[in-house]
Amino acid sequence: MRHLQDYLFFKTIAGAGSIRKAAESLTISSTALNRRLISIEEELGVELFERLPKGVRLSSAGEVFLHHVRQQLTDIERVKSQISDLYGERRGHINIACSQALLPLFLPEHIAQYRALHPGVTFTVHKRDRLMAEESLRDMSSDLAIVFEPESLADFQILSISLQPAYALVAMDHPLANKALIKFSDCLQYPLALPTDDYGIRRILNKKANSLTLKMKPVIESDSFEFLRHSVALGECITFQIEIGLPKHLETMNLKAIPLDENDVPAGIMYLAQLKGRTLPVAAAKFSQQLITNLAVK
Amino acid sequence: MRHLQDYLFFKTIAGAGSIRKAAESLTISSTALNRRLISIEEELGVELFERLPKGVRLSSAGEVFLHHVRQQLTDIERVKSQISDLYGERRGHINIACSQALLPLFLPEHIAQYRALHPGVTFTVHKRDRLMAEESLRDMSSDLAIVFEPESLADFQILSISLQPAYALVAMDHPLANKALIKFSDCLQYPLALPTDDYGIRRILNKKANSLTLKMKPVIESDSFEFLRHSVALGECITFQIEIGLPKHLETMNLKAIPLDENDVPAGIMYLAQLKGRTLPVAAAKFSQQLITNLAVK
DNA sequence: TGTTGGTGTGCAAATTTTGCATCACCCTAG
DNA sequence: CTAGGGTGATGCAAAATTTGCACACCAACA
Repeated sequence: MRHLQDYLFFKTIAGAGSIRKAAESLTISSTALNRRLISIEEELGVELFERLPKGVRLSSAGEVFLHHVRQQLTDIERVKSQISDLYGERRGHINIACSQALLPLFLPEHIAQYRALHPGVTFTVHKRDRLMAEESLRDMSSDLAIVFEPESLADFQILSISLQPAYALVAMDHPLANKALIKFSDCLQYPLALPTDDYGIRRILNKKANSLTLKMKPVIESDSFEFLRHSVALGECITFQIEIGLPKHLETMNLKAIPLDENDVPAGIMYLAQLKGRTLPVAAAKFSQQLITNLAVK
Repeated sequence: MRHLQDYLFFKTIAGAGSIRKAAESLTISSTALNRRLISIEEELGVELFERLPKGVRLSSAGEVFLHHVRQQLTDIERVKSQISDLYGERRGHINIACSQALLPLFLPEHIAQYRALHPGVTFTVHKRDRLMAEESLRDMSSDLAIVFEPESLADFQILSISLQPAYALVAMDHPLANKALIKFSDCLQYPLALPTDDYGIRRILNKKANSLTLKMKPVIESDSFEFLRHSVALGECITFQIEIGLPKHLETMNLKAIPLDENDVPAGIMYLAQLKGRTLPVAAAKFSQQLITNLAVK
């Protein structure tokens, strides 16, 4: 089907910002690519790109068309997966954008569970922060997003939500290690190892600190929870994580997780969402079903 | 639509039920068409049609694909209209499915009003009964449906509703002609000229008659309101119509319209609707806006 | 002012699409 | 049982389209 190739070509040009570069990555000559672009433009009766000395840039018409193209390219995949679903085999590919907290335990487990039933389905998982997750749904590079405390819900169609209480993470021999429940203020006398502002858990802590008219001065700050955990395990620092993001076998890592009093620091909300108005491929729809039921029983 | 030719070809084959017939109406040789079909099937890895001795029939995979194709073919039109809208010109084509009652006055007026503002927009209006209107939204042959008392609302996304009281239509010299308001029972002593069961107004009257455990025996029955009106004008028959369907200049046709008491025969509901979940072309969206505001002030 | 990195175009070669003739098949009518 | 009129599939040569090279052209920049 010729037009799908045209769509792919167009999308590549838009991404590369130059016909020649796009041609190279498509292993086609730039002149052939150029002419196909022109023929698309002729058909639409509009210039899709502004021709600049340094390349091409999408015109406003091009942006409208790009949106259509992205939708088509994902739609045809959905149709294929619907068709193969008719014949019993569940095939397909699922793209997921998610917060860091899902990576260590939650997603690997659920993907393994799903793949046990449907080995024909493959996955791509992207870590996307609270802002980019929505964007990746919008440009169709992801089918599902699982985000803790997202920046906005504008283009989300929410499939499920889950409350996520915050935990403090300390070394096993830390003075707080034996408590069953702690308050945020208990932690302030110890050095803090905090995730950066990109993370939802940090936002929640910031909010709490603000309400106490107090500014947190972390001794360590990082966008890697792995790094934070190791730092905590070796010293008297405290870090924080949401429930779903706690790794297994904390003891062997010399760590202890202590829940924060929910009356003190309220639980955050984790959303499972898709793009508003879109029909998901069969595989993605079924997988989201599995997630929803598993999140519900919790 | 040079680039979506494959889709058009496929759709035509599906409609014709035979490759050769489709080829003829596409003015292409059957063998070329056959091969293009095969190449689509190869690309999808599925047989889209069952080959029968007397032609071809859609397989279940083919039906899924057909739905996709129809959506594509209308989607690309929407994209084109969005693009030309960017450049100020409002172009495009609007397909409307509507009940008979809209044809004499309502739609012509509103289309004229819209075209005065946007001469680049063209219209196709199909009379569709209460069942077919929904179907024509579903298969994308219509963008908007305006239906009085539809059979079902399953795939409708309702944009606006309007209450439509029933009127009795009689000759100017009819005994009832001078009344300002009448009851259904007043009409029963006169011969009735009724529309067929396909029409919503007939359903409403049937319901009323049922509640009186009475069976109407029309002396004239027709699916043409024009015919019914002329029959009424010439004799002592009575027919019925909803408010919006009353033609102008009743007097010159020797007719008088008398409202039925709404406590006796309740008003029916007219719906303006689009297909659930679909994004309308710009022109259709704007036109529906106009209808909505005009229906609201009424 | 020359160089660099980009798009657009003429033309011949390569590739793809097309249509004719023909096959194999199935159903129905005689 | 055969003949005839449908159907889709296929081999092959002609037609049409797409491709890539060479080169023109243009704007920015050193």
